[in-house]
Amino acid sequence: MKQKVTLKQIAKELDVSISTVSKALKDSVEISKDTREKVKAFAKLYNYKPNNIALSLKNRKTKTIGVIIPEIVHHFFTTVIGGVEKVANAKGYNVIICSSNNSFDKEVINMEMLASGSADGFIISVAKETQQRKDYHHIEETMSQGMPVVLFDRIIDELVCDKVIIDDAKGAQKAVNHLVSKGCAKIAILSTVDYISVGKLRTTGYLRALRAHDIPEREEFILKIEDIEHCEEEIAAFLASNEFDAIFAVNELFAVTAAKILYARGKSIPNDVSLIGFTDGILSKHFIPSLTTISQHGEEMGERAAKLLIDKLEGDPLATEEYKTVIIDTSLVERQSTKK
Amino acid sequence: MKQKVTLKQIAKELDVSISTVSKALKDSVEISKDTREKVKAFAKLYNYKPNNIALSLKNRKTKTIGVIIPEIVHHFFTTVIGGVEKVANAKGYNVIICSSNNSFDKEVINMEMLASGSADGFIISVAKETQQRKDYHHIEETMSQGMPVVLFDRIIDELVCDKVIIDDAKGAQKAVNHLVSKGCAKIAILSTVDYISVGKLRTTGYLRALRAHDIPEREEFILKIEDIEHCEEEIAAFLASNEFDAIFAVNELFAVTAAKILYARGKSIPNDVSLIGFTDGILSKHFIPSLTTISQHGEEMGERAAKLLIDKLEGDPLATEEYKTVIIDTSLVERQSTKK
DNA sequence: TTTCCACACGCAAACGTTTGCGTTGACCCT
DNA sequence: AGGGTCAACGCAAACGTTTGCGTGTGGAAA
Repeated sequence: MKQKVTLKQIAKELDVSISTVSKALKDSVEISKDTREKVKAFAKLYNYKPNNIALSLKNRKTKTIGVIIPEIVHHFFTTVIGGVEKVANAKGYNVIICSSNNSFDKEVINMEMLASGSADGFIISVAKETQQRKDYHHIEETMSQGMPVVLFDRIIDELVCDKVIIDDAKGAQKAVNHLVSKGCAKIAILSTVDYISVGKLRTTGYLRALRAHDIPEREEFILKIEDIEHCEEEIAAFLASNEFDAIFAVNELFAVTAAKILYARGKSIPNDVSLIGFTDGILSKHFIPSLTTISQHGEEMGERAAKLLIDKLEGDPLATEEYKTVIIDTSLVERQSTKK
Repeated sequence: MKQKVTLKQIAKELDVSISTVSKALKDSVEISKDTREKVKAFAKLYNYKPNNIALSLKNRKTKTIGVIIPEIVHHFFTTVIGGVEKVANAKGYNVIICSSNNSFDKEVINMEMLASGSADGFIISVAKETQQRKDYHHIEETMSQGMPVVLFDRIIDELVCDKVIIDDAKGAQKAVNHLVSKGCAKIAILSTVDYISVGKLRTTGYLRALRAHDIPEREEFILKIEDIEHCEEEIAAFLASNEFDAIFAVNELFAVTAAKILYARGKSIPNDVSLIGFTDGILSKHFIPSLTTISQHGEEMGERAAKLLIDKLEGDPLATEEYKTVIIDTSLVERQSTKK
């Protein structure tokens, strides 16, 4: 078990000083060509790699980006991470991913952990609990210590920082417009409770689209689901309560759950009921029928977020005291679950 | 922008030495009660948090586990990560996740990066390319430097280290047995090319089950798919070439793709053809009909892997020179895609 | 008054780097 | 021979911790 070789060991072995070794490896003109080559050969032989920890300590930066997401087992978030990694790696940054599991406490712990030396900046989508409690002290504290933060997807309006979002309302509007253009009029929405920002916004877009087409909005056509784990019962009861010719679901799970219930009642999609989802994930693509959906372009979100963060990280700290909110365009992916 | 406060600053402010501050915060009896309380109050006020980087450098350990997986956008791997995080966090470890994107080079880079100071040990499922090239020098090197490695799922037999796997062959056998018990005899397998270890093993299990039931194995009933991205054409041609009464797919994607093709040809699942998959993911659960499948218990794999690694990390380095291979039991999750 | 012992604290080294500056020694010029 | 120059290298500080050991002060016992 050969331990990692350090500058000190090389220096001792070659009978020179540590600084000579360090300079030789950096091709400093201060060191003679002879020595430089000798040192380099030796370093190669022993597979010398500078110790990142020591470098971080010295440089006061880690060259790593901390990403905190509510759930790791979630297709949308992982695509975002993919985007973050892509640009981060290209710029020489590493990416550390932590999941908060939608727990406020774990979000705080992870954040403090990463903030105390492990990351230079953060890309975050906040936990459900955090949105509920409206307690953002951990994020504010991190920012006040000079570490940039970029929020995405589930953002917090009150926080002054860079943000990457989609126009949820507009996306929802697109979805409903599409349904209307296919002749649907009795359009239901399967949404979440209002404290989830995206659920609220998508409901807003739904209502806006209805108004734009002079379709009366009806309270009974709106379902706000609290307990996502047990959404099936809620959706079943809701769908039994009224006749709909179209359903707009704010996520994949609600969409396929609705589909299941409709099938069980002998309905056909899209002939009897059109169905449209939000988030273009695995389910939408492979479901039968494949689901028309609003794509959030997760990877692009990740890329933009990483770019924003790195700009802040590398920019002149004084000149960059302005914050941007990037809005990624959603797009309608038309598939088989809506009428032609 | 108040910068992070260090021991030095507290010391200066309180006009004591750095060591006094450090000891006071650790409740050392060396320091008078007065001073201890003063220091602690000050530290709380300024929200002092020890710098992890400095600690890592001093202690020569980082208390973080590096996880390297082939794809981040993959349900099975993320469930494994969930398990790893669960036990790692419970034991005070952090988890850094990097994806190799199935690229050998990126796997090496990530590994070297994490090995040079960022992680104490590794949990890895190797990239497809790595399995092809059979080049494991990066892993061997890391181990020879004294950093423990735990391999899971896509493991490497030649490497001497801890491993967590499922009995792929046995799992496949379970699947085929189930099909046979439901009266199926013309059973096809949708597998991957042989250099993917799990594909090969599952094929082995398939053959073993057939033999055990005296069902002749037929070359034409086996499809080995090379290009996963474009599996649809291959599967379509394969399914047209013969009549099957059951299909065993080694992953979810192959299963739902087959289902799609069968539907398009007017076949019913499970009445005309029974379908069984591998990996109990989102798709299997929400597909219509929901898919009978072999669950790999990803979360448990992650938990076991993390436990093995932490044992090595914290154990007496001499006494732990033995390596275990943990085999997680697979289980059959019976749903609607196979006959009752 | 001297001696001794706690108590309370500071010094300094160590972890592995980087880098400005000081220090050698050889050689050349006058 | 003395002074100067320059190439080649080492010293030391710094990043933020921890910790063994040394040290100074005070009071009490003899």
